[in-house]
Amino acid sequence: MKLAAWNVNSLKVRLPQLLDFLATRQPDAVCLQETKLTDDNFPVAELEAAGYRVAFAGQKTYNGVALVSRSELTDVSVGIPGYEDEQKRVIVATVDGVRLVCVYCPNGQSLDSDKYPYKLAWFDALAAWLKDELARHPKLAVLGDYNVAPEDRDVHDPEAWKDSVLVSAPERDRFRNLLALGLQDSFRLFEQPEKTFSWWDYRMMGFRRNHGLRIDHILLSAPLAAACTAASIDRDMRKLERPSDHAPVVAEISLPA
DNA sequence: ATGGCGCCACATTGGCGA
Repeated sequence: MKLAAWNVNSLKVRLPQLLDFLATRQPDAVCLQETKLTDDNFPVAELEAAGYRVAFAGQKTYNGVALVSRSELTDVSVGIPGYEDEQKRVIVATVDGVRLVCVYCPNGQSLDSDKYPYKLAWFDALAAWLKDELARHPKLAVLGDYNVAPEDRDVHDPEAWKDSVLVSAPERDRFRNLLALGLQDSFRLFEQPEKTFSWWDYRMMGFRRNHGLRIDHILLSAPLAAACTAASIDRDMRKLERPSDHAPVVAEISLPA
């Protein structure tokens, strides 16, 4: 089972690239973030024509998440249960016996922004819910844009980024809280090239200079981590014309049929 | 010292992302 997560930064703009990604990489399921589409504008027909089923939760202008899967999506739900939030950041479904949680975690903007405490509280609500969800679904994956670079090796210039949003200690604590639930960072299950990132600033030739961060992750519960055979970041997608600022992250899992 | 790109919307500038 090949899983991917990709912050598309507008599905309207990136739909041709997504269709090409599905055709060439042949993932079984993809979790999308920042679709920036209301549900009435979601490209259902195009994705179904490509052989995929879809589940989505969008809003105007900002946020928006979706699941794209070859197999049927069952038990779909939107949002963190019991956590009131207008922002469409979570959608979850079961695919071939695997629970897929698609997340677009808040950015936080800056440490002195109102959005920063919202981010921390949001992560606390996510962790509390995932604890229950893991108990119900041992085979569980949490995929998406976490807006946290977990360690200094996930940052192109740790000194320059020190104590800023996306790397601050409270944010990294929240990420570690997710790991403490029994989830594992699939990327780190394998040896990886140094300075591998998943996001690069559009400005200042960020990609060419590899001025990036690794903030998109696929976390796996123990049974899935044990079955994980590969994990990578598809940085070729960042080389395309009109790219998203994020590259897809990928994990392959070998489950018994 | 600042902003630098890209996307969106009751648009021709500002909010937001990261």
